[in-house]
Amino acid sequence: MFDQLKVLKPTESELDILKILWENGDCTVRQVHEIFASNKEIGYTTTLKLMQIMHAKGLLERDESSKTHIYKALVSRDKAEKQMLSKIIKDVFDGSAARLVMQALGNHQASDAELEKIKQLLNELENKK
Amino acid sequence: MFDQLKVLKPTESELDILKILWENGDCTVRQVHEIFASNKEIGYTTTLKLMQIMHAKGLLERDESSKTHIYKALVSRDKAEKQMLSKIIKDVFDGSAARLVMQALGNHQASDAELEKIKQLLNELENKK
DNA sequence: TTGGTATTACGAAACTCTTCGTATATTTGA
DNA sequence: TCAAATATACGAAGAGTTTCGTAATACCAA
Repeated sequence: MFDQLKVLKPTESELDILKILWENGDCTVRQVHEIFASNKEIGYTTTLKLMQIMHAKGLLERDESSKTHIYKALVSRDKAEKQMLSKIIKDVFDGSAARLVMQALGNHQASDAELEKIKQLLNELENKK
Repeated sequence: MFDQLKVLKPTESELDILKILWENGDCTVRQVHEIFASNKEIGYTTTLKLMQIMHAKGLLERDESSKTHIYKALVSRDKAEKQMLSKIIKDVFDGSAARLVMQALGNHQASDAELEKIKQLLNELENKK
């Protein structure tokens, strides 16, 4: 209790970097930058600075045992997704997850297989009650 | 074509004000401020400035025919919700609405009635295909 | 060894968001 | 009428984000 990190609110750039780390595992600044720079015009020191700030904020940890530091996300993708979703549910959808779900289903494509998985999940939820 | 407003990205304060206008209809700055200030310590001129900036950005329009201007949201709640959801689906959930839905259902409470509505919606979606 | 390359650290500029003080104009009521 | 209250406009400060230049340091190869 009381030991939880403040709720995550990564900026857009920070989320970009987190996603790279989630997908690729621990990385050097150079590695993150190569991936980052393949989608976006950006300087190396910009990537470095972003990651240093994220480290200072406690979003990333780093292994400094060699000169070239290795960075690691300190928050899991799943946890980050949950928190960002909670925030939008609270801020935009009056706290109603169901309202968000219906808005999402009503306006965004989902494959039959995905819809089937969702139905399955709904059944499990009902059985639990 | 090409006549669409840029995608909405209201700041937190702007979203607060939009919600007040969506729920209460067109308002003066004073009216918005009273509601705003009941939840938050904030000065009148701050509310005014926010609304002026939103007007400049094209988020709000205003009737200036009398000295006390009347502000109106230029975007519907439904459209704003869709756009914000699209953004988070794209940025956080790899573009998969289904992944967002499952994360939301898996971790946030929804009542039986709501779950039932969602199932109904799913059935409608399947029939449409 | 030493000069080039890669890395981190630092700081500052530009931009946005939020906040509010002050100035100015309008309305109102005593 | 005219002072008080109310409204808008304007500008600026402070915080956070993004950007990058420059400096200092470490590494490596010829």
